[in-house]
Amino acid sequence: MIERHLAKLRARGQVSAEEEQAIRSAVSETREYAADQIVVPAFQDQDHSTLLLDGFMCRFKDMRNGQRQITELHVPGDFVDLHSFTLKYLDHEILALTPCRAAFVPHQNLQRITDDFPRLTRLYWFGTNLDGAIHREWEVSLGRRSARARLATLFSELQIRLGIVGLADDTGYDLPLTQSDVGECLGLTNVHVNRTLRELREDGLMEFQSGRVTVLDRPGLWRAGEFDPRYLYLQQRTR
Amino acid sequence: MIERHLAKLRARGQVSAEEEQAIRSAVSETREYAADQIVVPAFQDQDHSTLLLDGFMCRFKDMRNGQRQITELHVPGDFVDLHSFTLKYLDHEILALTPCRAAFVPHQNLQRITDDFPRLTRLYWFGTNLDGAIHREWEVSLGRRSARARLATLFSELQIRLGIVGLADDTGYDLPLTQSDVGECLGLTNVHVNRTLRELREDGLMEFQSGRVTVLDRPGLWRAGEFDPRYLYLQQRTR
DNA sequence: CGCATGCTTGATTTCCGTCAAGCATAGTGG
DNA sequence: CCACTATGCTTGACGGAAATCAAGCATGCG
Repeated sequence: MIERHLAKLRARGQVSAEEEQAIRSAVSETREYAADQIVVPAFQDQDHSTLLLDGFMCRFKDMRNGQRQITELHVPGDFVDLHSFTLKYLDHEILALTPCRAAFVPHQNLQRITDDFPRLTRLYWFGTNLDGAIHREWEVSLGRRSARARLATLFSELQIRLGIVGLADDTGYDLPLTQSDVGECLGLTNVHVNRTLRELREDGLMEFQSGRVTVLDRPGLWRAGEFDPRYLYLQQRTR
Repeated sequence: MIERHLAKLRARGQVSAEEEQAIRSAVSETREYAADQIVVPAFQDQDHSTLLLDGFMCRFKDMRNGQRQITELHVPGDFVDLHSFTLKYLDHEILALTPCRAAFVPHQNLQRITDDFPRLTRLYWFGTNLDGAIHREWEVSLGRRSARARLATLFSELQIRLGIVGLADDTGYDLPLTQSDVGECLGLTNVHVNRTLRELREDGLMEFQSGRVTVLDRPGLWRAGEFDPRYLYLQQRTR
């Protein structure tokens, strides 16, 4: 059930059998979410964190005029709101973009992990810092990159993150999002996302059609986005 | 020496006398930095973290065309690269924007804290999560807000963060940065920053001249930026 | 079949970037 | 003490990337 989560952890650090057992016993119930359902509301105290097992979720912040900015996409295996353990409430919503399945981990159980397993605690701390690194890369996209480069970076990032949990290969991956969703990640309108996707397709770099991303020229796509995967911390180390 | 750091911690959580002692004894040497000096280079393994005591630093990422995006500003009391403790290397540079003084904390000493002080560990974990929350708010600015709103948000954020460590009051604060620095935070050119600052000045909201920010109408400034300080987590709670 | 949702393309507008030049200030050195 | 220079601020003219507005098309579902 939490195999993808363990795969994500073990891609960056070590997890002993004892620690794995601690994680497994920390999980309580499992829930299903419909597409467009709010999973964690903003500004309300939380007593548990949520482990995404299946589907795609996002973090987003609303603006008064109805626009929204998605600040991170989440893939299966991600602890979507682990930061609520120390923050207590979230400064943003968590939304299911597609039908999702997720597991609850009560903060009480996380507290026990931090009391008894310092190394695992540091690995989870690393996890939230990795979210921070992704935020920073998105800041660069939003602040300085062209629409073309933003798209190239986003789809390159997802290929790696989904690959770690076995949901992407060299040819591409399933991504059941709309062009509007992508626009809300990148600070672009759906119209401009559409035009720019056509450009990338015509240049033979990638396609994004009917919920599937096809990567035609990975090096070319990386170049188009000035993509450097080091911000994803892809080495197994002692954290 | 680390009074501002303790003030920042205690604004959000509790620090016992014993924990305070652990922090104090974790600090090793102190260093000075000149303006424009790199404090922590990107992509190089670190064996210590850096506590900013005086001056302003920033995190930034370079682009191939020479542009840079500042992803966060740091004020005295901030642990500018606490995340290197679990990340091992940083995905960005840390730069002194003004002459600075900073203290070193070897990762070995942080390791001891995480082994012996779970509550303090969670408070430091909170600290890096707070950086993440600031990143998210900046993503909203960079992705969706007008130049005017971006400036209003940034200067409002700094007034609060500097106020916590006694470096800002209701009238304003010293901020010895250039208009180009501000532009690199907000994804704007120095030219457009200049024009927009004039607008905010003419509207009687704020001034930014010769290294000093004067807040003339705080509610108006907050409104102009749709500023909501809850993302700064300004309550003292058990973390 | 009818409707909703999302994709696609064109025409026009706007915010901000680029380029350029002048000005102010402060620090330097003859 | 006063050129001289560097750095940063200010303003104007022009250009461009993406937004907005609008309409038609494709797809899927009840």
